[in-house]
Amino acid sequence: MDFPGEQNYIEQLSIDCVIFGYHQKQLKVLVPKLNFNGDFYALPSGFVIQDEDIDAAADRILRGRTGIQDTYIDQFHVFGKAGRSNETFLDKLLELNKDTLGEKGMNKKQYDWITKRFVSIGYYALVDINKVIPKKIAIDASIDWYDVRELPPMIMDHNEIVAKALDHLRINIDDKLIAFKLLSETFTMKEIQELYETVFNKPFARNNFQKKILDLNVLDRLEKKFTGAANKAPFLYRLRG
Amino acid sequence: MDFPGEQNYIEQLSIDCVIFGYHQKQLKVLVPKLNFNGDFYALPSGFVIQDEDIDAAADRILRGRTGIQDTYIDQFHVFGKAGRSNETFLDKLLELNKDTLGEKGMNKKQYDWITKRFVSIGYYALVDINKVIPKKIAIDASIDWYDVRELPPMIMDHNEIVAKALDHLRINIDDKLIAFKLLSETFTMKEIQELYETVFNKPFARNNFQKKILDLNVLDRLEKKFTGAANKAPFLYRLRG
DNA sequence: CTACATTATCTAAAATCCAGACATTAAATA
DNA sequence: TATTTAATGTCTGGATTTTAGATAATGTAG
Repeated sequence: MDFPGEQNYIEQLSIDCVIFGYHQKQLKVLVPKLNFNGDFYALPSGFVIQDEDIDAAADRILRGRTGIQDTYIDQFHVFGKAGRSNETFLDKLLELNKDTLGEKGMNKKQYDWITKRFVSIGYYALVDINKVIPKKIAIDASIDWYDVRELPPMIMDHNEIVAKALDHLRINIDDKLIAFKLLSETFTMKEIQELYETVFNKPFARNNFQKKILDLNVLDRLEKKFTGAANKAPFLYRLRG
Repeated sequence: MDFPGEQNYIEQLSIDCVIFGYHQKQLKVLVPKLNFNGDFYALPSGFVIQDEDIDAAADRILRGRTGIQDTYIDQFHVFGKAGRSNETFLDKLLELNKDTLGEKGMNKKQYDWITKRFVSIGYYALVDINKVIPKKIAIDASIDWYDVRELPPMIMDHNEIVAKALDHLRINIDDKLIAFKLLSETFTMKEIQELYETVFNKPFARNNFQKKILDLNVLDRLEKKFTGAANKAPFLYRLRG
């Protein structure tokens, strides 16, 4: 969550980013915690500057929290229920932080701006978790990766937003060849399979899975990866192009 | 295109509707023409009222132009390029209609409101073309069905919006069983097949197509349809449920 | 060198897809 | 009324794809 500063933002329009990473058989989402009393978790969000493409705004938000650019990011749904507002959460936050913030914690103009009903465009991004150094912005207490199945309760409808993002990830994973964006540049077949098994929460047959992936014809087979384990070394692969 | 009246709309946010119908082997889109000098065609559009769900806003716009409700309508993409504004088109319209409208044709406040950069949520609807009585609103000169392949040049990026809507129609037609929304309540297998052939612009094999559709297990077979033609009468089908 | 664990590939069976052939039927025609 | 015509409805065998199991290969430990 950001506050309108001197920037000239479009009013009542926000962008929420679901940033997916993958590590040790867990699909993870990057979730900041707000730097206030009370456990307020909120997806990385922001607003659209007047002369900025919405896609550029999403990139900017992603970059601001991860340092990552040029990765896969796509809009997937607009959340626009009538009552969709920061007011409830913000009032609770202000109530719990009277001592440090004073009665309002911000001027009335800011308060009115931020508590209006908001329409939010959901974007989801897939990043190589090893390349991300989660970056706190001013308002954050921390920013951490959570298993998508064990997310903290977040403000507003942010938990629903993640659920919907996961739906879209599953729908698009094959069509758009985006799974590989979650892995390092080189990876083994087993790693891809484990990623799929994590995303779909079900096992795949190893023999046929390998065939399916290789038949996509988008991977280059590289040298073998010697792990020191007492077994055959697997090949490394890399997304071609 | 609508103008902000006494209604309290969200600023810089619009909804554009691509309303698909089907008639005589043609996939059609409902396009109003504006009631001004100059050939201005614009998709049915509108704004979101402050206390209104965005889906409800889309329904309202659809209903206003077609009288239809309770049909399939879904958001499919947000169009939000930085330069996306009514200004160019509106200036041209005002220039061509100086005599009737005066210099501006509206007050400065309205002009400034409407010519700001807009983010637009694209919705597409599928309707039974026989149930629609296209309804002009104040600003329309006419509202007609156009073959999706022979649309007039429309204002702004509206032609692109239709192209993207067609992409989504093709992607979702099987998954969401939405094709039938374009037909009357009862229809023959041939009609479904022709609809598919029109949507995908390619032929399907009759024998296998019938099997595929029946295997969906969502149709009830009704009585036969006697057309008076010198051949076997086809069965009528209806979407179950 | 052998055992073990894991990876890579092959193959046969099953399921699905596809193209053509065949059977049916409502109305026109003779 | 029998025949013809044009379309619909169904079946079948071959091709292709998917699935499950079996087999081969290989890096390290013992």
